Amino acid sequence: MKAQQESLDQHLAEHGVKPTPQRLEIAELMLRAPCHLSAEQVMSLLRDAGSGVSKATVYNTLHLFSSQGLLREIAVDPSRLFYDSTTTAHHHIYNEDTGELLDVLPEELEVSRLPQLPKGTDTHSLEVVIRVRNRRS
Amino acid sequence: MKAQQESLDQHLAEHGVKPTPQRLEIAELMLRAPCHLSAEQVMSLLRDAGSGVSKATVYNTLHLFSSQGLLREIAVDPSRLFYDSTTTAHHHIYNEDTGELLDVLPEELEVSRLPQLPKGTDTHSLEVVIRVRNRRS
DNA sequence: GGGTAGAATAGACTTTGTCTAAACGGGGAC
DNA sequence: GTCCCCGTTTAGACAAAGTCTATTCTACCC
Repeated sequence: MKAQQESLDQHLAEHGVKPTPQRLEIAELMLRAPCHLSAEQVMSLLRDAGSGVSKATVYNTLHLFSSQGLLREIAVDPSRLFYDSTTTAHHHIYNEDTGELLDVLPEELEVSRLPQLPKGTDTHSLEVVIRVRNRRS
Repeated sequence: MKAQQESLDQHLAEHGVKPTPQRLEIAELMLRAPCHLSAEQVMSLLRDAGSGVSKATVYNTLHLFSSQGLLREIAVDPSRLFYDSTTTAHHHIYNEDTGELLDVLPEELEVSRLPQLPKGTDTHSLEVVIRVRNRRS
């Protein structure tokens, strides 16, 4: 993952994304290391870094990256969409009290039986979310 | 489930919910038969039925019902919250093309291994969502 | 250099949900 | 029966997240 540093633009190009300056800025944030960020967090990180990337561009870019397989959207909190830089199969633990989102490695959780899918449909993703709360005793 | 009809108010009372007329209207919609509805859908159904229940009351009531275990919230689409009248353990198939949400009975899907939870937290729910798309061939 | 196509931008807009302050209403005390 | 209290309902203002649109910018090709 560290080796991506010098070739981020190449990485984008491999996924059919033209590497513009704004896209590289967002790629720096999201793709250099595994992370879970909401669109809102991406925007405030950019703002903090003094970048002038606009809201529309952030949304455009995150959608573009998702559609090209560079990011995965996770619907865990209805009030905001998270983007996950790990696009391979894995699952999540979501702490409802803190809003924290943790990865569950594929070998830590096993789904051993799956239902019949409706006719004419294909699986797009299988998402397991374990919602936890802080113990109050 | 049909037998609930005459005792909806009793059903609410058993869950610590004072059965007011507005709450009974919403309970009629959501609790008489298994269903998946978004808050938005509940409101438009009420409006269509000529009911004057206000938006705030709909949200209050759905939250109240969820907190008292009469409904379950499901975060499957980041743009709106669905309420599920089946509160026992089960999972979902979500068709991203149509927005359709289907139940998966507990015996159709088995999670055979679970990860360690973070210290000091308890599981609140385990949610499996299988996202499907219409086959394009 | 001029034309073109895709990308970025600001800001208005929409949608979903929350908040607040005031009005309502039902049950108990008397 | 009347009054009061307190939880419930209400309308509408508000907030947050995301989308849309029309314009401007920029890179590239000739």
